[in-house]
Amino acid sequence: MTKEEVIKEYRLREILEAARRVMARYGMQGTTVDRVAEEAKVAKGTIYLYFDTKDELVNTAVIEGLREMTAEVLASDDPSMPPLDRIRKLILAHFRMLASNQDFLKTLIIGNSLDIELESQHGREFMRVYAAHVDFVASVLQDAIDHGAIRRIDPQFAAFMLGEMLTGSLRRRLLKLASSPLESDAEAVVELFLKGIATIPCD
Amino acid sequence: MTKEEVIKEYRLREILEAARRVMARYGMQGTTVDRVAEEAKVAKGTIYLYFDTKDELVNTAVIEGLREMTAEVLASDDPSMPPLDRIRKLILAHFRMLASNQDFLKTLIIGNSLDIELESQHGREFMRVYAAHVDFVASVLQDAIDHGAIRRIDPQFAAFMLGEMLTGSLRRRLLKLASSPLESDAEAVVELFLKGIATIPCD
DNA sequence: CAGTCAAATGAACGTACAGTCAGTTTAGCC
DNA sequence: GGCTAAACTGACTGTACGTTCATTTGACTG
Repeated sequence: MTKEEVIKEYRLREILEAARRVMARYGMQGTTVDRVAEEAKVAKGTIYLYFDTKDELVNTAVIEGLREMTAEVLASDDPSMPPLDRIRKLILAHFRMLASNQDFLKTLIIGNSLDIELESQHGREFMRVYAAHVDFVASVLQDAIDHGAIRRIDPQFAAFMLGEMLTGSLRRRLLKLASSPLESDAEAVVELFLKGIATIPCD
Repeated sequence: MTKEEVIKEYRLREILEAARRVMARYGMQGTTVDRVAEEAKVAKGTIYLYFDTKDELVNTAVIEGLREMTAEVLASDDPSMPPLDRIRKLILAHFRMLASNQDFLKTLIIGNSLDIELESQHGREFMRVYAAHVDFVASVLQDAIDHGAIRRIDPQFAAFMLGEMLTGSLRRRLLKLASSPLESDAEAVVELFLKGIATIPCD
């Protein structure tokens, strides 16, 4: 990589991070190119040297953010652990990730959210990253099924629902329907996901 | 109610329904006052006889929609049923409601969503309706706990998570991560919510 | 039918903001 | 230092859209 490419890469990151900060602060509606430029300490025109349209800027920022977050969770996985412990650890890793990206996720999870058209280039890219993560979680569940650690459930379905519970936990905080720190939900989600609400304890 | 009031009420409904149709078709971003006026077959100015701002129009349309949907579910409840059957029926009622409001909910659940500021008048109103519904579901769960039909779990937490699984089911369809009809998820959610993924069946 | 008035209309206005581009700065090179 | 090209700037442009208001419509009254 040449020196220029390094600088270009650096600028790109700066702008994308600025965009995410602006989204977190002003919401999707309030995210203007002017604000991103100000936040990134570059002129408006500079942004258009790196992105063709505002849409491309915003969507790229979101997709990159998603990519980084899923990578973080993936990195914490340890396939050699006993299946149930591995699932528990996976859930905790998700919670850590959610907690440290609250501000950014707020824009995606409540209120003014994304405007990606599913059938567009960006929409497909977004779904690729998202689906890959669900697939990964599903594979962990499949592994647990193969080991007889959990019952035979559709792993894709369960993985998706787990994801909904996780983002749901964050949403509940952000909507002020719960006030204790996010982390304290982790065990409750583990319990609910593993055992449901049924009476008889199933260990 | 006088004749004029009836007409006013009718116009109001027309405009709000038009607004929801436009939201469903064009998304939040693409919902303009011009489009709503065209859809409602009134002049742009007429809208401003009923609403002070576009924000009020949109937020009122959303809140009314939410109110109608939650009322629908509430109406289907039968407190005299055995607790577990009651919960199952409640979940199925939610699925029916979700299925018949897919187009409108799409705008709230994926992509271009709501822009209600939580600390505003509309935000509080929205949260009131939403929280009331969660409270209702929680009360059904509390009832089941009192009857010893399910284990002692925080009913508010469980009610919220159930809601997340339900909207999650719809989201999964809308994101094309599942293709079978929405209704077929109903049983899977009942199962997962009641029993979790644990190995030992708990009936 | 003329007169009254609230309801409705849609052309016009103002503004916010995405996108452009002529001019300026910076960096590399001889 | 002078030359060149690329990077950067920010004032400017065009437009989409929320909001206003002078005018028109039509229902009702006497």
